Amino acid sequence: MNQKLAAQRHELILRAVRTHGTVRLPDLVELLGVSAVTVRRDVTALADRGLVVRVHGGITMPRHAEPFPRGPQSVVGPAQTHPLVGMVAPSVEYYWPAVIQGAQTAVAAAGGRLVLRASSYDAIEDRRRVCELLDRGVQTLLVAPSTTGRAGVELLRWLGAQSVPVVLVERLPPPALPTIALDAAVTDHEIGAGLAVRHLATLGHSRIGLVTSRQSPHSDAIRAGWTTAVSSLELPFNGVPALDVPPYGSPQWTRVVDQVIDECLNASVHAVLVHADREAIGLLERTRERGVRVPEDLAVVSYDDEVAAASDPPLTAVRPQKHRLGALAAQLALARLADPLDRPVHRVVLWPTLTVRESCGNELNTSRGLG
Amino acid sequence: MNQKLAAQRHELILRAVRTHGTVRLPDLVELLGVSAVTVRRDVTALADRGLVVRVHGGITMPRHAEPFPRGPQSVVGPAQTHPLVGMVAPSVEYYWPAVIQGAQTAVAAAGGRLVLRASSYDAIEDRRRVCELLDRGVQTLLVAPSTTGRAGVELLRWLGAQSVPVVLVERLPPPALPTIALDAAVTDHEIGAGLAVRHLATLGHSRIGLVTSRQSPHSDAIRAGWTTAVSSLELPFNGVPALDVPPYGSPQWTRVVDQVIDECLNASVHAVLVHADREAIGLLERTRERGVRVPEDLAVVSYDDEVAAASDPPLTAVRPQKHRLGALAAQLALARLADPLDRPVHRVVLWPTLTVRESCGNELNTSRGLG
DNA sequence: TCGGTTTCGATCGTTTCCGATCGTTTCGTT
DNA sequence: AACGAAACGATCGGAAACGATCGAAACCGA
Repeated sequence: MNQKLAAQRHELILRAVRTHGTVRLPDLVELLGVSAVTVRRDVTALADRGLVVRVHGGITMPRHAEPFPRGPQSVVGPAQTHPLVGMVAPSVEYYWPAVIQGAQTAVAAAGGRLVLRASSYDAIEDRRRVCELLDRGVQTLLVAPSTTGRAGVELLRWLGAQSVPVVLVERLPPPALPTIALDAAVTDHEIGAGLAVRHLATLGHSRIGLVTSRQSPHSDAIRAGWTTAVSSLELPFNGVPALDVPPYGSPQWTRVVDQVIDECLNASVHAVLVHADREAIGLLERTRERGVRVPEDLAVVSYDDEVAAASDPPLTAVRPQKHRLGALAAQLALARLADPLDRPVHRVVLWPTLTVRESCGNELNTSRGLG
Repeated sequence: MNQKLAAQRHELILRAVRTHGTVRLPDLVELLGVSAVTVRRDVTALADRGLVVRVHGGITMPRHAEPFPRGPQSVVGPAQTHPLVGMVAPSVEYYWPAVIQGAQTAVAAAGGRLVLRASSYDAIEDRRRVCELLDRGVQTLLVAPSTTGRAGVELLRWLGAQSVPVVLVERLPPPALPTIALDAAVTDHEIGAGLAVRHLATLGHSRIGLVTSRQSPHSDAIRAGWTTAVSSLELPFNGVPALDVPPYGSPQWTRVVDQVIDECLNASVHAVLVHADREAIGLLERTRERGVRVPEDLAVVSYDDEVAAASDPPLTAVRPQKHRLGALAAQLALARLADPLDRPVHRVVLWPTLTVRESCGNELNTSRGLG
């Protein structure tokens, strides 16, 4: 163990500086068991990345500076004085609050005001809400409309013909309307599902199941991401359950979740990706009742990370960057408002991140104890 | 122990890295009982699939995200007073000057400085230029690398392993590396080609030809966009020329452009989309010499809009938003610099716009990004 | 049995990392 | 202000690791 990798040393240095605030260089020499010049090199490397700050004789934590001037905002023209931004979200109970907050902060930072209308995954109602906002005098719109079926296509066509700029949030025009010129900010849920699959594969699982929540607009993307990740990792499909379940709390719920657990156990599947925190937590409840241990018997990754941290055990979860997405959508709308003509269509895709907690039995925390 | 399949070795490697967090390569050699080069091969395979991360001398667990939120306040990087941004463009003669200017203005607006290195559509040279910039001390990089072939994949892998943030410009990771976590800003050239086809169709053309410039990295996308637009508009393919021509000025040029004109006239094709202004202008020259009238006998849309306005007659052209794209890429890089850890991967897609001039013979007004 | 393909290992030149040394700068004490 | 000690940066050389190429062995279908 005398010999350590550069990455290990960096990790240890970061940990030391995090716990102690400041670290003297000779202490690091002793801690790492390498020469002083090597420590200096490591420290300069970390300082170049901005992870620590060099001072004479040691290092300290980086001061949390203000974000970069003007942030990731686009090149915009003259600032609108007090833009009124409308937003139509399909729900305000799940997933969307963070998106709305993100939009809210971005609009407020621009000196504007956000007006929200809640809809309910229905194209007709979406359109009604948009009309209300237009009557209210909004200058631009963030919309997460229903895009399925004939009504969805019709709604998108109508949105694209509005005179105020419209930005789609977590929605893209369907293949039937590939060229409708609307800005959009979306999360790549396929990549997100792939992150989960890869994480489980790294932990040694080869048979990785999937549970998606019926009637969620993201289910298809998550299933697609799961499929491509499993096949690109050359993991087996046959016998691995990939179920579409009714939402948590519905009458058939207990029966279906029991079926999920049974199928996993029967097929030697010890890892599942579960779409939507609620369903994952429901699955955890049922495993507790039935004596199935998580993560020993079944590793679980949740998708959404709304309340995954508070479950028992805390769920490792894929986290769409909802707040950022909302902010980004608002910035797109404001930028379009400032430059409605020349500005080309922007389509921004954000990748989710993976937050590792305890529901997969990750030994990463314990393994570095004796550094 | 002596004889193992590759899959078994991979399994053992994953288990080792899982239990220890990091593994040195010689340890794996001893553990697996195979040669070092084989271990290296296995490790690169696993790293390509995103299951482990390669570091010099060994491997570590992939860090999808920070397991522990770091501090109550949003952690950001150092306050870069005067960020130094490097850029590698494959050419400074065509298309790229506008991109570079866009990046330049964005970096300057943030109080930083842009350092440019020109390369030449070659992965080896791209890498050398990047090294030069790193030696120069740049804190972040905008790169438009060559992504084709083995060398291209290798280059992308290397770019993804750099410690400074890298933003891809007009390039996306190839399908072989779908999960490499690099920000990117690209133009949707498929949409651009579709814009041209749709414009010509609106003007009454049903048989719409295509001329692409050989050895351009965008040719494939333009051809794909032309194909999908033609087929989704249910226009005919058969007999319609879709040629890949050598660049303007090459020895065969006159022969080939004559062939293009002949094929169009013979097949009753009175509209073509021509990739790259130079080739379109060359086509116009030849039509003048041969007495073919533009737009009466042949409507021409050019792709790129570098010098299309100055041709005779002025060319209707698809215009990638090069200046904006460069600015956007620079903003992505600066934002990543300010927040290197928590910020998710951003992929931004810009649509080109269509600038209507006289080479298609219509009297519509200039079309805009949004209708 | 044959030919093609895949997989693994040996070798070699190159790159990268690490430590020793030395001269210079910075800090703290008198 | 002067001094010494500590820290720092630069340079060099050895050792380890890396990538590329070639060749041998195993595998597989015909």
